[in-house]
Amino acid sequence: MSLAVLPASLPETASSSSTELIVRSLTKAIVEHRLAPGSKLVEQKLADHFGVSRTLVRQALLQLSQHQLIKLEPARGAFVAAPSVQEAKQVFAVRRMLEVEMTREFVRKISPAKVKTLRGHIAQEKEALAAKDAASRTELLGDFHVRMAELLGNEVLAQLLGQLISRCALITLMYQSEHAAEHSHEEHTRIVDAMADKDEKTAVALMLNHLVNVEAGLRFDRQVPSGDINMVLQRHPELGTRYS
Amino acid sequence: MSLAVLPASLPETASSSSTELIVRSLTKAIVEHRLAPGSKLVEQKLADHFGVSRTLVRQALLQLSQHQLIKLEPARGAFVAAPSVQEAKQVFAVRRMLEVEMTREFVRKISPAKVKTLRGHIAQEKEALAAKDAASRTELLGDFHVRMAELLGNEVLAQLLGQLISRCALITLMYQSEHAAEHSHEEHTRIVDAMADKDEKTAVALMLNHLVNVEAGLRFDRQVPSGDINMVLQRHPELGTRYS
DNA sequence: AGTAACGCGAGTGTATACACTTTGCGGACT
DNA sequence: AGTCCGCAAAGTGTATACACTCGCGTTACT
Repeated sequence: MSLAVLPASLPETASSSSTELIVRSLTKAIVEHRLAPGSKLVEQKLADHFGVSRTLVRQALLQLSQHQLIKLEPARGAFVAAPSVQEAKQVFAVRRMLEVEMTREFVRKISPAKVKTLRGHIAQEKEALAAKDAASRTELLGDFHVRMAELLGNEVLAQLLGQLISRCALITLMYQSEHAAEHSHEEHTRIVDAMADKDEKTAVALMLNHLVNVEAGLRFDRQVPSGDINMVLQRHPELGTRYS
Repeated sequence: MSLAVLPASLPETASSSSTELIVRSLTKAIVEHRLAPGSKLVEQKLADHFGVSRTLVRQALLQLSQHQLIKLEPARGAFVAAPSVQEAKQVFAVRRMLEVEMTREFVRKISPAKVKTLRGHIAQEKEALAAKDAASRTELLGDFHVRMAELLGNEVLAQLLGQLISRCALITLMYQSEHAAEHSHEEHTRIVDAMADKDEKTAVALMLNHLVNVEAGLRFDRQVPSGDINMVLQRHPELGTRYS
């Protein structure tokens, strides 16, 4: 999902890309729950880890806080966000608004190439499911929705959706069973089928149903333990050269 | 519109609030076109103006770039964004997706108190129209939509909408005639009337029509001249004390 | 005269220094 | 023993210093 936000979607008016690398790395760690909600992120530790100064780390943290992935408490520090049930429901409500209309639009503008792209994506999902890799599984399941937005050619929508999806990934990965993931995958398949048939009504209904299902599966009573920051983040090659 | 983004909408996980003050001030200046699209924002000049160091200015600029109000070009500087026609259309497309559904939802959850709040807001719009104050007029016309989201109780939606509306304000103020503004105001009135009657279909249709009208009025061929930064930003009281 | 290289000023990018706040611990007082 | 005060360590907030880049004007060469 970190990749959901970043690869093609963000126009990324970002500063010189080492900050961005830190944002990506942390986003990935948070969304994959390698950093548990509530964990404190100490600037100097991150700076040491990435081999940069606190300045860049602070920039990255500022961005993450705007993406609602961490919470910045004044003079106290940065903490991995722990979205409330209410917030999760609101995010899902917004997703329904956007994605139902997006599906409608998609059917109207459909082309064989687009269908092919989506089916390709679904094939990737299948692989990840088979590999039982929870992280990339969740990422791909989210990316499906972002792909749709991208194929529509609406970058604004794609970017927004990417952020929303990152945001609920923080929650969904908490609970999502392998079974639920497989369920999502099947639903994606059926949505694409309906769209390929230009059956707008069915496609919209399936998408709505899909989103309701994902939300309905939420459980808000799980705790994920997490290791130390230095264990949890992989090392990055060479971040020392300036003005790359 | 700057206020549209900030007052109640942003959860604003922001850093110590002087940065935020700078963000607000610049947002306002950009959205009101006191800073023309394309203008360069020099960090040291802004720092002097606000009486802080470049550090805080840079933080503010980073936030503005994420809100798409400025563009950061690596090693070259920050420039006020000049959204393309395409981008404007995409923003409006997303607004339609969100606001049509929002209107539907609003009718369902309607209460006399909510209607009263909106009518109060509309009264404010009327005043601004009478006063012929372009800036607060545009701000209030945008805020109407954010108010609806807030009354729905969906903060996520309200925040998103606030940003989208700031973003198109950059464009709309470029062209919007007084007549068009008055037109928007009337449409707001009729939307509220329909919602008060619990006439979902009509309300939704009116909202959709309203958004289409606003977009249809866009002209992308106007240039707004702008003065110097120091002339254009009002001075701010006391930004010197630390750890407010 | 035209053009290309050079150099310098303005400005950005990153690191570091320092001021202030928070917090937890230990000792003194009740 | 318990509570409160204060101090010290850890960490954040802001300013400043320095390194580097960009763009332009000047100059030297063709």
